[in-house]
Amino acid sequence: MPRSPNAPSPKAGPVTLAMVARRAGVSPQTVSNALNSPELLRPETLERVQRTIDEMGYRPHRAAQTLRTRSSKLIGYGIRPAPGNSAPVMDRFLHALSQAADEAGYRILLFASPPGNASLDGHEELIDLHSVDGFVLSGTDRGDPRQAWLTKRGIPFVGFGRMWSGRQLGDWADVDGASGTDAAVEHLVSLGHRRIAFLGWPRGSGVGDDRAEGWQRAMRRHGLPVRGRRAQSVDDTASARAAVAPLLDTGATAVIAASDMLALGCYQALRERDATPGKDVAVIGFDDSPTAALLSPGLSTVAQPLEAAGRECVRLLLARMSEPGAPPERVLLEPSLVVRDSTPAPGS
Amino acid sequence: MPRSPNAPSPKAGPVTLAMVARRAGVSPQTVSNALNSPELLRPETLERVQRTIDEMGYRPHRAAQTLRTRSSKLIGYGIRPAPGNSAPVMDRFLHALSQAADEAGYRILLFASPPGNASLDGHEELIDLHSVDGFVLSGTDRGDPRQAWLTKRGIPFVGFGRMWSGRQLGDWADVDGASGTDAAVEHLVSLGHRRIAFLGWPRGSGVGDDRAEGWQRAMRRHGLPVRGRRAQSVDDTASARAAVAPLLDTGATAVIAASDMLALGCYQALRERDATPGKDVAVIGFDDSPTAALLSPGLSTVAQPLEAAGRECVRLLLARMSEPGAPPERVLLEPSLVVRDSTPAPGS
DNA sequence: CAATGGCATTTGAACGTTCCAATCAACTCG
DNA sequence: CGAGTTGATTGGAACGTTCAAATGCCATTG
Repeated sequence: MPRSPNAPSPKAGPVTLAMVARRAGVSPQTVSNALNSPELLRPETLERVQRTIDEMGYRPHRAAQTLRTRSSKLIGYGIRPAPGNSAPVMDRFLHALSQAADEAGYRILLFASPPGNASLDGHEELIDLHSVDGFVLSGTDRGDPRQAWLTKRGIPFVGFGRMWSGRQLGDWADVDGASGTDAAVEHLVSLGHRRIAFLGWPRGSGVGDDRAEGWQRAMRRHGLPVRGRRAQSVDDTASARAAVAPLLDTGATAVIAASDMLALGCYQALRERDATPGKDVAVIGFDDSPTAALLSPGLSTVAQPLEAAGRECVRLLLARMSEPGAPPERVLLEPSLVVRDSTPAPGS
Repeated sequence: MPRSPNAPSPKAGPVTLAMVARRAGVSPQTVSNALNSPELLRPETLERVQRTIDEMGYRPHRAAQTLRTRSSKLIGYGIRPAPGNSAPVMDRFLHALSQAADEAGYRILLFASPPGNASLDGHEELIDLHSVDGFVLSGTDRGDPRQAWLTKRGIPFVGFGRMWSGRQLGDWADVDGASGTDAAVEHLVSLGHRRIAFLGWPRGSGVGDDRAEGWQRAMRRHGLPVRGRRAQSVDDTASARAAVAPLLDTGATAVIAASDMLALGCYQALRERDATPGKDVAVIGFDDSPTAALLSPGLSTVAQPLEAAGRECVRLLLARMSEPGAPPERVLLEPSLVVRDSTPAPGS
């Protein structure tokens, strides 16, 4: 029993391209063109088809598109539990990434990367099974087999974070940590500080060395000494508290820390010696973790532009997909100093 | 120019079911059955087909499966930036969820939920476009339009977290906060504490009230007074520090906090009055955020079983999918007390 | 006026899988 | 010994889309 071609389907089934076509009085291909190559249609026809699409609430079925075009509009992201207290950073980055992807008509497909191991199985599966169009890699701190592997297979990818060791492969977007600590020094100098110390992570971590570098170069630029003004600690407060002590002993009036966690250690060290952070000694952290705003005094800190990072990753990835042979593009994003209450003028 | 049926394809193209079939000398359908209903095949045939599949490295193309079966093996998850310092919790939950999904042959598809608004557009799109099989909802703290909407449309979903207001719809898995604070009281009582205070969030948040409840019931069980032993504060340390003062004034020897953030406020309040947390006064936090382990003294805290939560969410969702009409199932997971250095015996 | 070319649209096939019904051989049973 | 039953396998169609090529139309052109 054929039903009238224009009757709205009584049973709520998914609207297909063919249904739209019939109703608009054109062929399925024309409807497809209306969506993918509207310039091919006569304006009049285009308008009619588009109206019909809207009326019927038609949405193309992605699986069918994927099957035909071999592109899934999916971006793979290997999630792993963030080490230390960098979870807030990754959380916000992931959100930004997802949002930027959405706006470009893509979605993020997660897969659980085993914590330690940067295994490739997951990626392989994603490519074969889901026809993932590309990957965003994060935590590419150390030489990372994934990059070489993806390069060889010709799968587009973009890193969030530079590769600090080994040959640089492919595109990445990263936050310019050196610029962040440089700005921190500038801020402190403008307040009148001269004895500005740096509390960093043990050397050898690319990210940490980068942040130290910015402090050093800004100090040099201002003709301020760096000798004896630098200490290092792993990322926990107890250790930081101990490490920062000698810096305070030698009369530092300000401490720039490589992370908010380390900055919190400074707070504790100061309280231990009955000094008040943000009053007797200025402290600046890094990451603008949620905790920073909630500490008292509020911790001045270098905020990473995570929304921009997410956007850039998507942009670079899309560019790579459309032009696989283009030379790699690298983007360094400027972090911004968030000034709160922990950075007073010295001796005030 | 037809090429020998058994020659391994010279150009690396994707291996399809049909290729496997030809090589194994069976029909495509038989290969399909070997994967989906192996019990239909004669053991001998099954073995041969499976060997061929392995040899050729065949993987079924998900888009084709989705198109045919209308099931994508995808689970939607609306990611939103975690408020306060709960990012670590969500980060670990998401990882656990992804892992549990992987193990069940599913993957997590992210979409960016606008921060404030619990808009439905995203869900609708995910269903229509990607044929998402179901959703995991988190942050269902307040009455949530999504649940009613999904229920009406017959889309399977599971909540991570109870719905605290409004009618309970659907399945959920949640952490038994009351049980966590109850256990905290037990621990402190066993150490000899009697004057145990609770520092919570303002009343009205389901999660917070739940945690308060556990403290209260355990105190009552032990015949200990709760009057004047309870304070509330929003989730930041400055506010917590102020709020906890009256509790300390009235001689509490232990404080249980509704979050690690609040516990950190206690630490600060104690230091302010030259008392040592974990020595003069015991402190217990909630969430086992990464910070807790790094504080000094190490903060005893109630850890949420996030891996179990992820697993349960997947399990419940899968159960709902296979039996849409089954009565709702709710799972309360037991948190566990992580004892560190902040909980000594009183007066020790 | 037949041939040429450009434009708008249509036709037929294909992507890789699974559903449904059909086939075929080997057994069982009255 | 033929009809029915079971078990293993196959054939054809369909899911919804886009690709590549074909069609029809109209205006130009030699």
